[in-house]
Amino acid sequence: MSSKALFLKDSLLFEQDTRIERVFFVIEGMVKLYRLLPDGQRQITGFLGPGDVLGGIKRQAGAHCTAEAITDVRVCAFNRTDFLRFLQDHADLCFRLLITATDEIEAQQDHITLLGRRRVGERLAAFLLVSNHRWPLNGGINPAVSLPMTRADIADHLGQTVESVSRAFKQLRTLGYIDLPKPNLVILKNVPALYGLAGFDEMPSQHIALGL
Amino acid sequence: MSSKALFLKDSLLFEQDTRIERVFFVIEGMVKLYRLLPDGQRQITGFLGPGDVLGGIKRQAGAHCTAEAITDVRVCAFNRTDFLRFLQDHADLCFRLLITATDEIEAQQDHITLLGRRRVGERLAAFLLVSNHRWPLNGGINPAVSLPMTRADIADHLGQTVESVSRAFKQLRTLGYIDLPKPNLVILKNVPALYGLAGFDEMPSQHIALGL
DNA sequence: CGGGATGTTGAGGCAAGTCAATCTAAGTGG
DNA sequence: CCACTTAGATTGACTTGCCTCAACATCCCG
Repeated sequence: MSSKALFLKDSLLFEQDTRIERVFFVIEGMVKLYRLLPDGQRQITGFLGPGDVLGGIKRQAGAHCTAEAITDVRVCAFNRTDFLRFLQDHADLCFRLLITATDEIEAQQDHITLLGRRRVGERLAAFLLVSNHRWPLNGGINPAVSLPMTRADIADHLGQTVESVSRAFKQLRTLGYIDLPKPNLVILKNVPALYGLAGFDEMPSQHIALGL
Repeated sequence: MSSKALFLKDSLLFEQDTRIERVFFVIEGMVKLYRLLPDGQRQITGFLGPGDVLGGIKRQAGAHCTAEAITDVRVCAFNRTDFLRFLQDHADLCFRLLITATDEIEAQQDHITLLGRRRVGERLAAFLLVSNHRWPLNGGINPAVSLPMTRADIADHLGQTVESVSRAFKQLRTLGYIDLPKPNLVILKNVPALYGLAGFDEMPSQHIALGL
């Protein structure tokens, strides 16, 4: 029924405009989901990590976006058709997935708000806080964030250019809110200040992300 | 079990940071969903019309955003707790709602892409096409769009200012792509050109919107 | 015929984009 | 172990699309 699989860094779990025949549960590693536009631009709709679900849980089998491994990724895979058939007979699982989906909708509303109404520094602050919340390092003490994705990935997620993202990092460092010992490791030195900058009154509740 | 209700224009179906105790099915009229930020800014996450579902289908009863009637709105309302309990025992309905939710997630990914990677003119073109697709006038012949929402609403949906939206309308009219006999009635004179501008290769498939 | 809400238009400024150069770190092969 | 390559990240100079602010037009509803 289910099978384990390993996707190497930079390989595709599924690709935009092709059929998805499987449903994936991420066990380890990180995946980015993106849409490519006709003019070559890219929008990353989300990053998924351990515990998150992605793949063909939808009416049409056609993939709306591409899922690419940012690191080596271990997943548990199910056949799409089998999975959907199983779902229709098991109200409890179906209900839990529905809750997951509604959580995802709320998370996306947050991101829509971010893209529609925030400027570059605020977007990055929010991104760092959400990352720290979803994938905490050091068990939350001395909060730090590992960023396996590139600056280009972050830019395409936040709707900016690489240069703007880089300048935003510098600004946060200058303000003393963060430290950047390496480009892909961020130490959060002043979480309350980041909260204020991001415009968060509270952190969105923990949830399982759903990528389609 | 269920009851009909009428919400007058400008009244709230539910309000951000309060408990939602009902699930609504829109029968007639249009609703806007928005989030208010601490600094007073507003992001409209979506517009809902006949056939769409909104309300407390989620883990927490707390509303993430506000739902406000743009026109007089007739709805069918269910008690949230009853509805959720009913769902857990009926896999078929639960499954259909899950499909609705995944459709909504894809629609939101489109909007995220719009906000992240499109400029004013392209955003408006896309908005008009989607509106025409979801709420066609004249049965699709001689395509026209009714816009019961204000320019400020459109601006807050597309992540721009009122002025920019107004200028974008003017530009589309100057190009001969649309006509504006009244501010809230748009005649689509050149749909293919609008498609090109919006960066659509194809229109997203028809779906029931889900507002939370 | 006012008066308030909504929409349009214009002038000027600025945040972020563009283009281009430089720096850094991680491989890779001799 | 070191030169060379390359992808990624940073920084700087310049440009621009959109925002801001302000004035004006239009529509509605009493």
